[in-house]
Amino acid sequence: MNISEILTEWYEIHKRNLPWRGIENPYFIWISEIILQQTRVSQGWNYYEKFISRFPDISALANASEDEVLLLWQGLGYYSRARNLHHTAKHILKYFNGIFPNRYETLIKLKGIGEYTAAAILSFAFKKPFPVVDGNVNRVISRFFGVTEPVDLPDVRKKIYILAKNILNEKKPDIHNQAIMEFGALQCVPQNPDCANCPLQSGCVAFSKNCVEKIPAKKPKKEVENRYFHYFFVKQNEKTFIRKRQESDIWRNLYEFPLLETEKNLSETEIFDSQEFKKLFPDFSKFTILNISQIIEHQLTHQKIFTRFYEISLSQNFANSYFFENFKNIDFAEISDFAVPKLIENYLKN
DNA sequence: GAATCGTGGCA
DNA sequence: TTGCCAAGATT
Repeated sequence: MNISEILTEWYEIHKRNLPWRGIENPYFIWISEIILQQTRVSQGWNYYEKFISRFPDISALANASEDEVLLLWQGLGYYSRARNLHHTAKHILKYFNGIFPNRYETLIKLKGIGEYTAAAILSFAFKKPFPVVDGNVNRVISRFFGVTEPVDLPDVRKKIYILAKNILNEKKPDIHNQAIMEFGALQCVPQNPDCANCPLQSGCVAFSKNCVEKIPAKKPKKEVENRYFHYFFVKQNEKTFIRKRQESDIWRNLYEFPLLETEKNLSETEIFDSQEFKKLFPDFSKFTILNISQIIEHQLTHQKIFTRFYEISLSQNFANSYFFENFKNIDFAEISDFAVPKLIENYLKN
């Protein structure tokens, strides 16, 4: 048996039963692939169910507002995926009459669809012979063929793509692709793989050279940057204030409370004394501190955010024009209608 | 082409 | 506690 046959045989025995498994509708395939980018199955599962339930077809998604799409995406992370998903749904409806493209050259131009996702849609939905190379495939191939260079280097990626293409079963690209990905996810796992019971053991270069744990190699990682946030949960009557993040930064197009960001981790006193604070709240007499939280640490891939939440109450006659021009004034109960970062969602729970 | 974009689970 | 990294794409 060749490697594809071994993987397929293994797959038929060990495959998980997943909501998108066996689906051929390219729209559903697309939704599942975007949700699962850099995301574990267990984390994406419920989001997939929510999405296809609320947006059963491409026009339902295209006709929704971006805010609603982001709200459904809230908590899943990498929010550009949701923005691109929505943008591309509108594009397909407008320019392709709602018909999902089935050519690589067309798919690859759509926002949010890269080489992997295009190949996944083409093979799963249209049975076309394109090899998928995701993190799982990367690991299986680099170990089996003994690729010791860092797999995140462009030249090494090309090399692995060619290897993936060479072993592809062109007659059953859908089964082959799902088999090799599932194999990476369940058998050829990153840490402590069970090589003693692996059907690819005899041909695996990494196993024969006893370097399975060293492959796939990765480039050294950049140090994470520390950031210091000070959020103001402002209460005035039964209302509060939020704004939409529109900068090219984390959490783009999500909502948040009035925010001061500082270079260092300033104390409460230092915040209250700062010019930036006085710009937000010029009249301290109309201002009551209800609660100040501990410093909450929120870890992102390249950043660690240290945040303190200030719960404050404004008297009725506080009417700073700056505030009302820059923030949306909403009822407390309305907060759940807006997509917010997990950091704020967690705070609001308590 | 390197840097950037979230969150959660696990060892 | 910390690091790893997961059905990657964009700029």
